[in-house]
Amino acid sequence: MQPLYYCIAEDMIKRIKGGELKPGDMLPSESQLCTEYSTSKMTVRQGLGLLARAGYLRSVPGKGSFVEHPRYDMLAMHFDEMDIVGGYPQGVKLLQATIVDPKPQVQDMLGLTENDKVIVLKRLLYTEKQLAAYDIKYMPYIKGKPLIEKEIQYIPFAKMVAKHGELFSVKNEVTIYAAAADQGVAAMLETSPGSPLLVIEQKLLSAEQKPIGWGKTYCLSDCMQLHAVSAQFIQDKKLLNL
Amino acid sequence: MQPLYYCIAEDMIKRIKGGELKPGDMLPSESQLCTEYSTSKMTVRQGLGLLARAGYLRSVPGKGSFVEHPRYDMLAMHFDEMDIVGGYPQGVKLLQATIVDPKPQVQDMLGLTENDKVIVLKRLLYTEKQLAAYDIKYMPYIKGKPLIEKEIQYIPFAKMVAKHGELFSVKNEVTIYAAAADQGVAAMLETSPGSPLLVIEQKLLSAEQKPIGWGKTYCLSDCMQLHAVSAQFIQDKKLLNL
DNA sequence: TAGTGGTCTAGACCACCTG
DNA sequence: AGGTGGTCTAGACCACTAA
Repeated sequence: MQPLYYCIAEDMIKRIKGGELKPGDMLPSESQLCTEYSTSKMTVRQGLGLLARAGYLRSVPGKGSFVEHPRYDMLAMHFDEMDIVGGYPQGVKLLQATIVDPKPQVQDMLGLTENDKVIVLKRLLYTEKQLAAYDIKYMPYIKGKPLIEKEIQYIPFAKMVAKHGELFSVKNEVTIYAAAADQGVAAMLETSPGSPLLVIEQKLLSAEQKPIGWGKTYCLSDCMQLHAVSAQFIQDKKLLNL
Repeated sequence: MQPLYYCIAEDMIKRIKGGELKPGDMLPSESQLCTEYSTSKMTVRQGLGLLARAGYLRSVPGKGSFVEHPRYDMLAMHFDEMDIVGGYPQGVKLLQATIVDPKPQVQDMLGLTENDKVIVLKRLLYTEKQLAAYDIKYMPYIKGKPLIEKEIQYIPFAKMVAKHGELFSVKNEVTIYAAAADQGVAAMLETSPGSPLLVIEQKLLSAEQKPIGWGKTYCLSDCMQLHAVSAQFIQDKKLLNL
């Protein structure tokens, strides 16, 4: 037996998806629903809360609750560069993990000054023995903090940054694009210059919007796909079990 | 003055981000929090509900509420092929919008039989006069349904499908990869075969998991980037105003 | 002024888990 | 048996909006 607040939410979804309630329409007021379902306000609100969070309605104080069309242009995607590899530790080859003076581009990206140093991490990622991606990451080097652990090559970027610098990275900005392989990357990936690559650029920011990590993953085009699904679908499942 | 339940949520977040409560730790029980904040259970639960939905904690019936690390590998992304164009109707050139017998590949993708027909839509997308992408979409043709409206070339795919077929597409599966332009696409995009493209493949599914739309967008690599951000960041903003 | 949503109370009962 | 979270009640007061 499902709880009453959940039934109310389901009923409303049915009315919306069935076309009985159209976007812009006002739902029955909370007090109406209370009498309709012979229940109390908190229970009704718990039900409507589900729909509101899933994006099916918007409540306006003093006016009412109104139907909205859920959005299908918001996508949810999972990305962890370590997922490329087929099972841990086999799939990663650590090429470099050192402290260096950053190139101007990196210095700029991380908002550093002349004397700051960065940790650079270069890795090759494999899918079941097949070379799939060349990964390069930069983090500001913090004096006195322990640098490198045994497993550093296997942990995802956000966690890596967390271990060295800030405890939490609050924002992960990802840019995805296609590009032709240049001389250097092509050599790393054992392919020919000009071949198409999927490039995934990551920028981690602290709570104060300070850059605390930056890097790129160059993926061979035939080894790597990103999959996304409408965020609405995720929310429907999580919040409403539809 | 912010509501009490919101203060409770903020306090807990502080304890978590401050390291006082670590992942796996049990939060004070609801009754403890009731006395701590001199409030009633529903108010405490309203506060904890915020954190639970944002992924900071998980409640286990009979045991307690436990701290979880928020995930930074879940990304949120906005994608609407119409967003490529710089301002509506200028940026789209409709090449074709007809009813055809589908090729086997399309037939397969849409789960159709021999006699079914599909609507095919081919378009070029421009960013301020510059050619950016070649877009091709397929939808099952439903007899008797009105086919094409004046604005069909400008509305996003999900809405387009909604107008012709099912009222709601519930799931939008998107695949992103890089590829070299083949002869045909290269000609469309006025580029040379082999040049790198960002390919965005969309598959729309009905509530019954039936495919109701499929298509690809071939983007010139220097015109198109996708941007994503950690979903956690979105949720923190939406649910907690952090 | 009457209706709306937003917050909150002080209880209740239940199912679940642990000792 | 005692503690936990999950559901629910029957009210209350508030701020807001509209007529």
